Amino acid sequence: MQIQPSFRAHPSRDTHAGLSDLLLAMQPAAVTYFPTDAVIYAEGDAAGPLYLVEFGMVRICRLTADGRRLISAFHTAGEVFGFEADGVHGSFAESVDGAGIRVLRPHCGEQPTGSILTLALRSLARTQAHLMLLGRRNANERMAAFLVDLAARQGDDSSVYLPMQRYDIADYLGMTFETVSRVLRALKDLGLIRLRSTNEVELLDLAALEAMCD
Amino acid sequence: MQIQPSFRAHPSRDTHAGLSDLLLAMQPAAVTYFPTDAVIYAEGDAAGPLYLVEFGMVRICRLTADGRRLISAFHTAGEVFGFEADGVHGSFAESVDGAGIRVLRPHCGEQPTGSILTLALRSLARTQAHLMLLGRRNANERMAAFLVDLAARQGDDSSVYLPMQRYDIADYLGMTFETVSRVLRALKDLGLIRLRSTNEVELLDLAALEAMCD
DNA sequence: CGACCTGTTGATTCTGCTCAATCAACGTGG
DNA sequence: CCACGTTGATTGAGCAGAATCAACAGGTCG
Repeated sequence: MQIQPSFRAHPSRDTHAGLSDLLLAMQPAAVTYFPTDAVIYAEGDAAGPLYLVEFGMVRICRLTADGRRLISAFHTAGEVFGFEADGVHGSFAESVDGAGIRVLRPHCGEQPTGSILTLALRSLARTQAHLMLLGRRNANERMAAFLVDLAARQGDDSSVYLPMQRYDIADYLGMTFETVSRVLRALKDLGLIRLRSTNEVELLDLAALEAMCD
Repeated sequence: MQIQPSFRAHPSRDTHAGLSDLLLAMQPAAVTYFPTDAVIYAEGDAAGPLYLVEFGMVRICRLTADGRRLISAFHTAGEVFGFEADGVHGSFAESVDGAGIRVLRPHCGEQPTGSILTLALRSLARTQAHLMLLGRRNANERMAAFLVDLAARQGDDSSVYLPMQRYDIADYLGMTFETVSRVLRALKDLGLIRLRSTNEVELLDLAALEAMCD
């Protein structure tokens, strides 16, 4: 948790509706650098400020009493997270690969609730799509949806970079890391992807992958 | 889809923070009665107005291309639904058992976005809790969580009324209706519940049920 | 009464988990 | 430079939980 001196503006900020309003209205703090696996906020922490990802990737996690973990979301550059209904965080946020985060502290009584609402609704829409994934799709379909979604967010429809490790993917897709390996193997055998390296996947048949997830 | 002449105010309205502000600011329309299985809005419909449940129960559904259904939420009296990130509904809403709905139409440019935000964040919190359910809990745990949640919302911690049928419960919990039957049977055999009738469950050991779901 | 719908239960199948071995990449210290 | 330990990923064997396929019971409605 140290201050990153060289601030690098992320590329897609202006493409996110509502975000520029928010940045104008909420005095943006400096960018804080969170190294791999550093905790950004913990479960039970007081909620309030929002967090803008400048670079890197963040995971939002929740644990059951007996230690099973679910990652409810990954956030990449340009996305805002940290919304809570009551004043306390029900999940915790960690840096996946070293992430730069800008904290947006609400001014007393003069937040632009309109643009916050826009972002919160987007978060809701993402979460609902993820519900469908976990509730009604099998392992292959979940992985296909994950790859297609990441590719879209990275703006490259022929290859995907996976900054997180297999265990994270498993906890995001509601399965085990062994199954993640097996499913990637299965998609490879189907000729849909190619594993350029452990964390770089080439999408050989984007149309077929998209067809697998609606 | 007919107008219910006798309007019955629901009991818990004032316990929902943000709701009274919303009702003050958004001119509430008359209550419309939706009989069992009637569609309140369809997937693809223009979004915008919000919907307040006055009585009865509503299900929010989504379908995969090949017809698998997931119910992302049930809504009871006092709850508001219909939030969408963009202008189009990604899910559809249906009456479960005959529901009275009050449509809240936004006035141009003068909605109380603050109270809408509060309600949207509550919806997000619910959805995230449901994610955990579908991603990391087995059939018994899902059912226990469902019963405990319904009991709390119905304000009775010794029995639960199930207005929906097994198929709906299955699609809410991400399983089949046969498994719903079997799981209820299993909880009964464990001495945790008693099936007073098809749609009335007595909670014999609330503490144990709560322990099953964190 | 018969047709239909909902729910329960049984038999079987199958997807994904558990347990476990192996392997590659990497860092450390002798 | 190499032996060693560690960590992440892959693969295999067997198992368990839930799905599927199927039969049947009770209730409702024409």
